[in-house]
Amino acid sequence: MKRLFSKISVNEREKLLKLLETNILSFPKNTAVLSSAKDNVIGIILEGHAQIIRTDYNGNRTIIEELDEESIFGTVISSLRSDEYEIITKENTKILIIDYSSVINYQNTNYKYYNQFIKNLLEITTGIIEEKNERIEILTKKTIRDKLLEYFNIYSKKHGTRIIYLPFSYTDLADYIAADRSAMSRELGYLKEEGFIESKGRRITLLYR
Amino acid sequence: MKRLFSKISVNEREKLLKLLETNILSFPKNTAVLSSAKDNVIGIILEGHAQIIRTDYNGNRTIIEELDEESIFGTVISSLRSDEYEIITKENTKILIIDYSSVINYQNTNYKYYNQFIKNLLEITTGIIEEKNERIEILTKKTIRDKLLEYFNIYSKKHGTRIIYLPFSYTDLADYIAADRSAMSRELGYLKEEGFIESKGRRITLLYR
DNA sequence: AAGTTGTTGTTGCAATTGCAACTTTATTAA
DNA sequence: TTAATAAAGTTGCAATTGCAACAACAACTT
Repeated sequence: MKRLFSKISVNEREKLLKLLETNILSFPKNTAVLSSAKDNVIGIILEGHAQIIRTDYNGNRTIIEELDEESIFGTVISSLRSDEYEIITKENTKILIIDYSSVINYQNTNYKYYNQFIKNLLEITTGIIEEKNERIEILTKKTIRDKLLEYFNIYSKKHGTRIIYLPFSYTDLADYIAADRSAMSRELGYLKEEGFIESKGRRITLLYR
Repeated sequence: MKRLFSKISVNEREKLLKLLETNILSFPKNTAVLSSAKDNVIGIILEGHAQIIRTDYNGNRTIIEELDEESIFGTVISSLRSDEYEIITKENTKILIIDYSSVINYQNTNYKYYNQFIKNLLEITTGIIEEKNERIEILTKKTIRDKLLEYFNIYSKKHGTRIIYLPFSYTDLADYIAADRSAMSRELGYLKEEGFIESKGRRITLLYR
């Protein structure tokens, strides 16, 4: 992930943050963050560790994302719909909040670091679009099998290998492709039976084509 | 949709395009554009009209997007996977192609219009992320009914009304939510039967809650 | 006006999937 | 090491969905 402050010195960064509407907030362990910040913001973890958690109407909680130091999150990026998503600190955590509209409305383009910052943001957003496109490509497949194969193909193309190391649990994979976990598990079984894949733990080997 | 050249004069725009790797290409009616441009590009329709067309493995062709004057498209934005997607002109069409890496790698941040251009791009990309998030929200629902209701809710919230005018055909809506058209049609029937919605042509009225 | 093409509605049927419930295996914490 | 918790595998069953095929209707073309 491209960094928000790439090519910006610590010194310039200080100045930059003074130009924008920002807040540095500290939260103790296991606290909900941003619960009331409904407006467009960019958040960056400065110190500590947090998680984006989704609670569905059944009360099931899933970890959507791990936020470590320098991780970026916020409404600009993921439309954290206030009612279902929460950001919970897992330790004492210091967070920098930047108001997005103050970023976009700031008009003086003379500061090099401000321009660089916008550029960094642009790189981050195009990267995110790419990720979202991939997920949409998968989600629009009509069967679990096709979703899985699309996931494998994207991974394989990206990493240039036919051995896949799942970056998360099967439970999370099921969430990612929007399928029932047990149904996905069954489908993975069929794929193995039919010789399309082999797997051991989170390592999956593609055998087809 | 925010414009790529907002707050940039025609004059500055000329200068800007000289800084970047750009091409202005003219295509006759019914021609495939960009078929070989696999690299990251931003395309803008200067004059004319084109469509993004997807052809699936069964040979079914769907219109993914209409591109009118000032429409923006390109790999940066939609990962047009080379084999399935084509851009076809519907009349004589003039297109501006900008190499994305030349945009991002250009280092001199003294030109106001260059900085403004980056800012415009940023606004466009954050808007696109929002759209993609909406679609993902819909696609991750497990039943057609839930997908439809999510679509309605997003539309309703965005437009502040409980009357929906579908911006495209039911066939396209089925594509958008990744459901079989006939199954969607059936589900819409049930929703009417059960009094959740009313509809006439492409006008749908929400009656619930 | 007749033909062509595209959209929408409908339905039977088979395949896929979600759900629930339970077991087994990993992983983490005490 | 054991207990506790989370992840993964399994299976029967019912509900949902995709598919195919066709009819009705609308829009466009010549």
